[in-house]
Amino acid sequence: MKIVTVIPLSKGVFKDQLSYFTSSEVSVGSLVTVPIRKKMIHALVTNITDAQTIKAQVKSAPFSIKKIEKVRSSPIFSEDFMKVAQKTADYFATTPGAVIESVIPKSILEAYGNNDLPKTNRVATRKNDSLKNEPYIFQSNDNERMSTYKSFIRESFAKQNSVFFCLPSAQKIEHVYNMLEKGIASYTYVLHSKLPKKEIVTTWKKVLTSKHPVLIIATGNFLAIPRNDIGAIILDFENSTGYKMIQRPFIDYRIFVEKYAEQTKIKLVFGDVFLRVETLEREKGKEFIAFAPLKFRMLQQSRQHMVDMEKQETDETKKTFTILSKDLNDLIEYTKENNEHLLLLTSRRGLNPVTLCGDCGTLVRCASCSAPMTLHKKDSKQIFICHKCGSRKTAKVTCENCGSWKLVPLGIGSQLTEKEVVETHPDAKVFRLDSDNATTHKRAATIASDFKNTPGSILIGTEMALSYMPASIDNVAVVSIDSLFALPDFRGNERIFNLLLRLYNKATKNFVIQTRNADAMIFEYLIKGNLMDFYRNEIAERKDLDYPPFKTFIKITLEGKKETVTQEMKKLTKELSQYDALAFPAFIQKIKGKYRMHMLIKLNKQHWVDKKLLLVLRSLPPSFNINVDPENLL
DNA sequence: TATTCGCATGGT
DNA sequence: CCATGCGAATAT
Repeated sequence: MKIVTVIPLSKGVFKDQLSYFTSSEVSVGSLVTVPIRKKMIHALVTNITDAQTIKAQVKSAPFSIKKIEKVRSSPIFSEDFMKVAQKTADYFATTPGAVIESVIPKSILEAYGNNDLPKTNRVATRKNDSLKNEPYIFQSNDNERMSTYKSFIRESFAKQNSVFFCLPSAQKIEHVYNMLEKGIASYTYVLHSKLPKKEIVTTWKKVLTSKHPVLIIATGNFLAIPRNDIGAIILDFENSTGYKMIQRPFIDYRIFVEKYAEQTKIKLVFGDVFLRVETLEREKGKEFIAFAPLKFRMLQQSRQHMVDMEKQETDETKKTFTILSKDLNDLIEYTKENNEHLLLLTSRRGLNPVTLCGDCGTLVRCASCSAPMTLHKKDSKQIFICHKCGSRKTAKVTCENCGSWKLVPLGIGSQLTEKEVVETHPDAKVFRLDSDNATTHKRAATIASDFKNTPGSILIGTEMALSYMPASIDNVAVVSIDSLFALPDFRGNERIFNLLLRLYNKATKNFVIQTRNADAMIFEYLIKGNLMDFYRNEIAERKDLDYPPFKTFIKITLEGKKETVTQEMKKLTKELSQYDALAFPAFIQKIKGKYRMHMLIKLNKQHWVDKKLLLVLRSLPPSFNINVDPENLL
């Protein structure tokens, strides 16, 4: 009889370790099925002890140990892998089970459970001491990076090493596959969660059984693949927000791969046109080596032009609100006449992002979460939609504060832009792509390809549309981006800059930005292709304000009744008094009738992971959300 | 997280 | 007496 410690691989389980007994043959790393309450769940074996040796402990335990239902597979994961899962779990103050679940899809676990997949040799991760952990960064344009990767992959193959190419989204995978597969297609495998389950399992099987080294192009969700000859991980589009989970367990795949590469002593390459300022700063601290000289100057391939909308309005129309400047109208005409393409970006969907009372200035807010409501056009009627919680209300409302009917819609959304373009250019072929009309992946792809296949057409899209766009478009214009400046987000500047950079890189002929913030340095850096000065400026500001990467942020969120939340947060602040912990109400305080508060803990980078703090965080009830390295503090 | 427990309430 | 509901506790 053996006592077996397991990690539950189920979202609904909050304990990180549970004990069971069994008399069947098991080994560490095996997948088993265990009963928990009245359910059967998957679990991973982490420890095995003979029942005799801990008989006393078993007897005195406050619970009775249950029996393992079934041992479902021989070991899947290596010891190194389990260590990485534990280290990542510590970093994100979560459980190793949650980490493992994030790096392997459910369908694969099931398949292992049914013995549909080949057994792996558990000492299989490479233990080649001649390799050393070498984290690299690579900053250059897309074409140059991809061609460099291509030769790097060939070299790896020559050394009998496989390569894991990690990307932030399924759409990116298609694109990268097309650029890399030439000549190595038979050794290249693509894995992402948009593929049918069956295909995922067969591809996984093919990857594991290939005699030749392989190139795996996949999202982070597949990083656990136990191919024993992986010699390098390339993680590209490093500045993408897609690598950080926006839900529990808030894991960042970039951190996982760093720890993975370090533990298994393989090469790691972080690449992008413009890496995160955090990453660039770490290169200065010698945490990374430049894979090739970092490129901080972007070549201008299109004519670029900035329009100061405030000037436009005073010069031309005297206070009438302008959506499309003269330059932009000209560009639309030019696009039509020359049968080119034009992408118009707006930062918001709907007609107008905010509406305020013309008499007293009060915003029209959502009744259930108090976020500003956006005016939309739905079936020729206007309605307010809350972008935070999705609730709707009729547009026929008066001001909540003073009862006035004089409500003034403000700002520019995608629907408004569409309306304006159609009205001023009745003969233009106009498409719109935002999450209102492209509710599914397929629908979005259809709109994008219609745009691509219609010469002289114009596409109005939000940020979401960008990932469906081809690598280059003749003309690109930013209709409105100013609302993004209003968010009090410590990564806000970087986000806007990267968004503009991506747009700019797509434009081959003309690039136009309309803004009411014409003085913002960010535009100058962009137009000049000057990444270095943006970086310097941004990093100086981060240092000044004690922001990442100089500090590690831990954001703890609690929502519920206002009194209890305030009280609990106060208690926690006291408990964490030796740390720099500050509780504050959330930017949008009420969500679905619940009051929300955050606490921010700022730690010197070298102080995380702090064992004592980790213990406190892990002891918090699950109603507390813990987010290490949060994307924002909203 | 999801389920279950335990207590309070209320109707019969 | 049981049925119901809700918040708190807890999983081996």
